[in-house]
Amino acid sequence: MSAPDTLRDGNASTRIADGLREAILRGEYLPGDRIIQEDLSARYGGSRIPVREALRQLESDGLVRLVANTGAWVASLSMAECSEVYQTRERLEPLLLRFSAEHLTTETLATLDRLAHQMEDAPGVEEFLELDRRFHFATYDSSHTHTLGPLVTRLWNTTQPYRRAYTTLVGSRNRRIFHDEHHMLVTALYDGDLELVEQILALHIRRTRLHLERHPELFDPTTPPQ
Amino acid sequence: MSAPDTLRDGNASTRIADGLREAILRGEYLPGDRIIQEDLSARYGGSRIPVREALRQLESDGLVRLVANTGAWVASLSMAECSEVYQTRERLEPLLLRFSAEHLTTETLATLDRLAHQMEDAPGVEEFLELDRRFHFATYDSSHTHTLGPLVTRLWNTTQPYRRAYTTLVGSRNRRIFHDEHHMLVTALYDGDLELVEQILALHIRRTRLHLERHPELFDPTTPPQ
DNA sequence: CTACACCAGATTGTATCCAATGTCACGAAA
DNA sequence: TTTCGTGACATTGGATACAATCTGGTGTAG
Repeated sequence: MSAPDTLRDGNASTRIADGLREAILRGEYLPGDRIIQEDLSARYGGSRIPVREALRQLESDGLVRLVANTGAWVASLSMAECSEVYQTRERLEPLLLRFSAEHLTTETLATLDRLAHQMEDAPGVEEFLELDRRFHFATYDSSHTHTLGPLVTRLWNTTQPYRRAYTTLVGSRNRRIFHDEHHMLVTALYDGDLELVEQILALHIRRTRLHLERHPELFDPTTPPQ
Repeated sequence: MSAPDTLRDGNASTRIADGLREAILRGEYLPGDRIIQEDLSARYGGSRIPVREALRQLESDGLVRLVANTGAWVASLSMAECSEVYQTRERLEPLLLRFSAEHLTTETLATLDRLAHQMEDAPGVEEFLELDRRFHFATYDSSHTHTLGPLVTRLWNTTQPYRRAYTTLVGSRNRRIFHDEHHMLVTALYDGDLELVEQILALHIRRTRLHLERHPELFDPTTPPQ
């Protein structure tokens, strides 16, 4: 999560893929934006070869859409697709959290409590999104999973632009219940009540989905071809 | 599923990725096998450039493991990882099936019934695996999903070698309950009892996982680094 | 006999060049 | 005015060539 941005892997493809992924998650590119290979070569240095490999990687990650002989675009979701991802998360993240909850230390629990309180004072959209992500991933960090963790990260990544748009749109209204759910989650984790933990998280994700579904204007209206 | 193998997309990367994926799923390559870029170039024609893009794609799909400046291997799972994927499937596939069940036609139901019976007479391991896959994906085909369907396909793909190994190992013993579960699923689909449908499928996947966990010798003993 | 340094061969990573394809603006005909 | 064809340009796809890196075996010192 907090890995350095500079050549952490030997090859340029990985570096470019990581860089572009972060840029998309930061909102520097928006869904539907065209991606020109040459531009990325210039931005990250090197030729187009590693850029193309990075684009393939991000395509499989669901962040980029490639059309043969035509080009690459930042992936965009219809409301139905975003809702689908949220329903997927609603089933998966409680499982991941269950794995993690078994190994949570009191230090981590204290961190979670601190993050949940910090969020309430988050001044802007970016801080709020960042703290929310850090909170949830901190709850997952103790799961010793090799596949489910990365999978959940993927689901978060593909929906990130829409969380940002929604958060920006509604401002800080109606966040009370959101924070309450976080506190409830921390309490349930303290108590070690795994059933309750799962239920709270599922409801938390579900409620967020229902709120998103009230704003169809945030999403790609077209049903993507194929 | 039954798409032609020949250049169905304009570019070579996709063709090679599809070809190699199918080869891995057929068991032509085994988990842990080294993959040499030059060999794939020769096999599928062309230079190493599209081969490399295909490998990146399959890496994100979880079928290939890449190490910088070193090489590529067919991905292998430890028992813990495989179990994790099965527990993920246990949560996701009932949801996908619920989406699909709403749109199932009587023709599809008849096909499902036929497939479930055909499986009982499957002569060999390959036929059994093929029919099992076709059965389950036929139940999912009517879901109008854009992300969950492909995700489930990925989970099936990464665990395919271990299903093959297990099926080969135990022969046709103990398959009765397996077939019974399929028939129960078809009946519940006929009745439109979505709750029951979800429960049967979850139990079906869960029982398979528990059986797999009785055979640690099938899996990669090493905990993969990082 | 073991441990370590080192070198040759094999393999991967990247740049440059060229071919193939798609896009878009322009102009002619209906 | 609208529609369709055409051509130049922009962009992507791929092959070859070369640089960088790793692996595995050999020889030497301890």
